[in-house]
Formats: sequence, structure tokens, C-alpha cells
Amino acid sequence: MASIKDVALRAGVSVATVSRALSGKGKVSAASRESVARAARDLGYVLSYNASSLASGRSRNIGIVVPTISRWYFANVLQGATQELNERGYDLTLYNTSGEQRHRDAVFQDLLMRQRLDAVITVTLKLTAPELHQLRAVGKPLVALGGLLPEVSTIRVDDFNIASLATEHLLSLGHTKIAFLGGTDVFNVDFNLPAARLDGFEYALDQAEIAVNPQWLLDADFTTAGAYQKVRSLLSNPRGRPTALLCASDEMAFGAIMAARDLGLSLPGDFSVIGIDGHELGELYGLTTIAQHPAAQGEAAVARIMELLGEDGADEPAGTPPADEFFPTEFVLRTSTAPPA
Amino acid sequence: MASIKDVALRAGVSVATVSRALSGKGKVSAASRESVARAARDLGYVLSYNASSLASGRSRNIGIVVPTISRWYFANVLQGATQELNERGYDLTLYNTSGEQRHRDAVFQDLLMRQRLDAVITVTLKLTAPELHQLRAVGKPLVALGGLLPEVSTIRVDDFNIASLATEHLLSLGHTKIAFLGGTDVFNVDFNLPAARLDGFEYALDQAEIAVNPQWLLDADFTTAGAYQKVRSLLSNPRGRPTALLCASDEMAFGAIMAARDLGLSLPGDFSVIGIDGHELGELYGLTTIAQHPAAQGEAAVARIMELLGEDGADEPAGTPPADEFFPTEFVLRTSTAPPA
DNA sequence: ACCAAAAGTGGAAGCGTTTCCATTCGATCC
DNA sequence: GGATCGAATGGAAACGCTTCCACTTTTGGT
Repeated sequence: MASIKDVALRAGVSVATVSRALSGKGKVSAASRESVARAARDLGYVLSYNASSLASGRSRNIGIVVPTISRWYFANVLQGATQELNERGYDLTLYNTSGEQRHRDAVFQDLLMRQRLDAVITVTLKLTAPELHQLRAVGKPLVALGGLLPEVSTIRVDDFNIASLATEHLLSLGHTKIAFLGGTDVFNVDFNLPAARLDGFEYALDQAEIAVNPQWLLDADFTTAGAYQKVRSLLSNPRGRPTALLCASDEMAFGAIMAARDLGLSLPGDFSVIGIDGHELGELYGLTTIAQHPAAQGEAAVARIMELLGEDGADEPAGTPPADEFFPTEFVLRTSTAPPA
Repeated sequence: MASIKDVALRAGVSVATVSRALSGKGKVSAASRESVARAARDLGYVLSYNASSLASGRSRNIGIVVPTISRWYFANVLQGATQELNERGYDLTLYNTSGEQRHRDAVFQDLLMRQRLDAVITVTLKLTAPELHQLRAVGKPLVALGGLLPEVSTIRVDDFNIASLATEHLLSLGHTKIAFLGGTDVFNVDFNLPAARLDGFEYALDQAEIAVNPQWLLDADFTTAGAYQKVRSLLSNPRGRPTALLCASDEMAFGAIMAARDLGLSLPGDFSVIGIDGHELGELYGLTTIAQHPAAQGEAAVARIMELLGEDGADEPAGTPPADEFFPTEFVLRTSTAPPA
């Protein structure tokens, strides 16, 4: 494997000059730069990230911690983040905290610490105090996506507002009997998220002076199948059913729609459903929803990281990073909501 | 940040001994081992992977290249692979070739080469000759998941057989008018996969001496929405419709089922659908399918890598790695298939 | 022409490990 | 009881870079 020495030899310059020429930092004459480039190409040289990182303290590698991969939101965040990072020539090291607790511990105690990372992105993760402390101890930039961690640069949507907006939509259509399908904390994700959405829902009903029916406050596991079960039994209740339902995720909304159909209800005539997410399948289901854009969130998280690393292309940190604005969302009106019969 | 020197100092031994004590390699007295352990704990010491990799040539980091993340199969492969790697104390660096060509090139030309990786797993990737050459040049173990790369240790399911099995199921129910919904190569994935499934389909029909109706050979993009469109127009054709459909993926099968329902067909009475994949949602849809287990495949790929690295726990490579057996799949009978009316 | 500043360059000191080698020292063997 | 062996250890040389520093040329201003 060719090393920088070989390149230096072949180019007839010093190792120091090769390093400068290849990294673009420092002064190098056009001639040297040229011959170094040729030598490197001839030798098929690529620099050793390890050696480079060791010497410079920067690794061009950022870590991302997710609670699971195989759900829509997370897969799309990853998709956005990898693209953006590859674009900038960074590597992405993936940590998955799902599964046994000891794996999660291992991630925080060891893997993240090995100073192989320039920064860390956490996605919708509810960190324990020690874990947060661990992360802080690494001393690297930290960006939280979706959760809100104390004193950590955070990118997230306004869950409260989204839910209340969605609820207002149903109210404005004339619904008064509205149910809510939230989620339980299956993946150790930040519990704040489902909670904020529930709060938003209750707030909107409250504003409309409609009492919340506790029977109609449901929890599922954020999966389509789980939602199906819950909604099916909700709608089978002989003692009256709601005319509309707000689901805390689109994937659950799909289950709700399927359940309603299987029971012979006609949608949206007999039953309106609104989701939150902006899942691609929403279009097929005709699902009215509030779209967030997870891939864009992944990209934004990377951009924020780059700011913190002073790599945003512009010169150094332009003051404080944009404070905690909320990530934009979008109301998508389709055919799953209509006035009650 | 505490370094190995600090630990050595505090433990009252040499740096060399600390290294041996911590790695467990070489002879170290119980006493030294003990005091090193204590010193390390007190100092909150974790070793620098970069320095360690540089010195030893091993990085405990493996790379995985996927064509996209946000589809069921890939997300689940990743899920399995990350778990298994974390389990073994390895890091996982993720490369995503979706998006612009130049990103893909960047991945193969630079990122993968930086000798930061002990091994590489490619998932359902159709590599070009130069790309394969690049990978070979790294000189690290390489395992292909899902594709078949010349002379590369490969883990994959028997696509041909799966498709013919699925087709035989439909035949055995008495269907003769059977359509096939395959996929086009949207993500630069190995084209061999859809092709093999189509071959299996045609083979089975051939065995049954049934002519393939070219009108009923469809292509979609492996998405639910894409399949919905195709199948909807297939079933709307006034000049006769098939009574059964084999879909090359479950996600497409869902779209097919929705299309059929939206057209007022009753399933499986009027129309049988069988999928391939084993998607969780299959249960909700009542989809008969042939399940592969992507998470298990991810784990298997990691296990294979570990064998190649001589890390399987057992002593050194036990002969040749298990030749190219096919990864097991499973026929799952549900309610989407029945004899034709 | 003359001098100061800028440009270009090489030497060498790290960066934090691993590992080879040599050394010491009880323990074991006839 | 001296030679021999293995266990335990430390010194020091890599590993392949980056970067500080000092030095030599250019350059540009006057």
C-alpha cells in the first residue's frame, strides 16, 4: 500500500509538501501541486484516515445514534443524513440502540467514545443523565434530532402545534367526537414526542370547549398492525363511536383506515382519519396528514453539525447557530377527512 | 483526554504492559492486570481507535454499502447487521449509493479505500468491473448480500426457486391465468434479482405447459404506489384479466391488493395475490408470501465476515467458508390466495 | 538596486497505540 | 546446584500522517 512517503519520493518533494498539496492547506506552488497530484494518481494513493485522524485530531466521521432503523421516520432520516455527509466527504458511523439494554450501554460507554468521531447526532432519543454526560465528555459537537436534550442543539418539529392543527382541521369540519391514537414508548424513543402530540390534541379540544372522552384516548406501538387492532376494537364498541381520529403517525393511520374499511365503514363519510408524518403511502390511502420531512431533517442535522465544526464553507461560526426554531411541516389535505355524516 | 501513558503511570507499569493488559493479548500477571484495570477505570480511559488501528492495522470497523435505506429489505438488513456488529464490539460505517452518480463514485473511489475498514459488505449491488476491482484492491474481506459477484463470498436467497415455488402454489390452486409483477432497476440494484424471479415464474408456467401471456408481465418500481397503478390498469383491461398475480415483493403486493379492492374485486375470490418477502404488514393484508429474513441475512453476513477475519471465536478459518448455499426462506400461507372462482 | 514581506519548502516532533526484542527473575529439571 | 525455560516486563521502533518552525526564494514597493 502506497504511503505518503512513496508519493513524496516520486514527486520529488518532501512529505510535508505532499500533505499540504493533497489537503489544500498551506502554500504550495502550482508545479509541486501538479507533480504531487500526478504521483498520487500513478501510485493509486489514498491517505490513511486513521493516520490522518491521529495526527490532526479530526476524523471526517460522524456518528449517528438511532433507536431503530426499520421504521419509516428513521430510515428516511438516515437516508438524508448519509447523502449529505457523503456529499461533504464525511463518513457516517451508525449506532443502533434497539435490542438489549447492554447493547445500548455498550454504545454509549465504548463505541461512541473511541474518539473516532468528530460529532454525534442523536435521533429521537431519550438519553439518561449518565448517557448525556458520557456524550458531553467526548467534547464533540452534538446535535439532537427530534428529541430535546438539555443544552443541546436541537432540530425538531413542533409536535404540540402539529397535533393541535390537525385537531383543529377535524373540528373545523364539524367533528366533535374525535379520538386520538398515540404511541407508547417501544423503542426508548423520547417519550416527549407522543406526549406533546397528545397535549396538542387536548389543547385544541379544550379551546373548542369539547370534553375529551378518555375512552377515545388510545395507545398503540406506532405500527400499522398495532393501530389496526386498537382502532378495530374502538370502532366495534356498541356504545357509540367517534366520527374522527387523529393518529400520531401515518403508519398507524394506515392501520386505522384498514380497520375502518374492514368493518364496512365508508371513508371519509362514516369516519375521518388524519395522520402525522407525510409517509409516501399516504397518497395511495388518500390520507390527510401533516407532513414532516425526515430526510430533510437528516440533512439539516448534518448541516448544523458542519456549522458547529466550522465547516459550513463560510468563515467561522456566524454567531450562535440558528436558535431552536422548529423544523417546517406541511398540511396535506387529501380525502380521508370530511364533515361527519 | 487520558492516554495510555497516564494509565501506565498511575498503574505503575509500562505502556507496553497496559496495552497487553487491556487487550488481553500476551502475558500479564494478575496483579498488573488488576492495577491497570483500576487505573483505567479511575481515569475514565478509553483507547483511541485511530491510534490502535494505525498501529495494529485492524480497525474493528466494517463498511456496508447499500443502494438505499428507506426500503423494507434494506432497512431490515441494516437492523440485523448493526445489532450483530455492536454485539461483537465492531463499528459499522454506512455507505449509501443512491442519489447522483458522482456520490456513488466517491464512495468507491475514496471513502471505502481509506483503510479505515476491516471488511466490506455489499447489499444487492450490481457492481461495475472497476468498482469490483477497487474493492478487491483494498485487500479486505468482502461479502456480498443478495447479489452475486464473481468470486465473492455471497449470501442470498434462491430467487429462481422462490418464484417458481410461488407460481406452483397458484397453479396448484387451479389458476391458469397468472400475471407477474416484477421490478425495474431503480436503485442500481443487482438486476439479477428481478430477472431470476421472472425466470422462476416462467419456468413454472412452462412446466405446467401454460403459455405466458406477455400482456401479463408487468414491471413496477418495487413500491406499493407503483404497483397499485400497474395492477389497477391490468385489472381494468376489458379484454380479460388474470385470476392470480405473483408480485416480486410484498410491498408491491400490497399495492396490488389495494388496487383490486378499489376496483371492487373480492379477494381472494376474484383475484389471488402472492408476494415475496415476508413483510410484517403481510399479516394485516392476509398476504400469502414467501418470507425471506433480511435481518437474519444481515446477521449472517456479519458472521461470515467474522469467519473471514478469523474472529469467529473458534480457532482459525475452519476450512472453506460454507460454500454458496442459499439462505433459507419460508412459505407463508395466508388468505390472499384461493382457487379461482 | 535594496529591503521587507510573502511564498514555498523541508526537517522533525508529535499523535496514541501495538508489538518486537531484550532483559530479569523465579521456577523447573537433571 | 548450575543450566534452562517460561513468565513477566520495559524500551523503543514502527504505524502514516499533520503541522510547527526555520530556512531559502520570490515578489513587490520604493
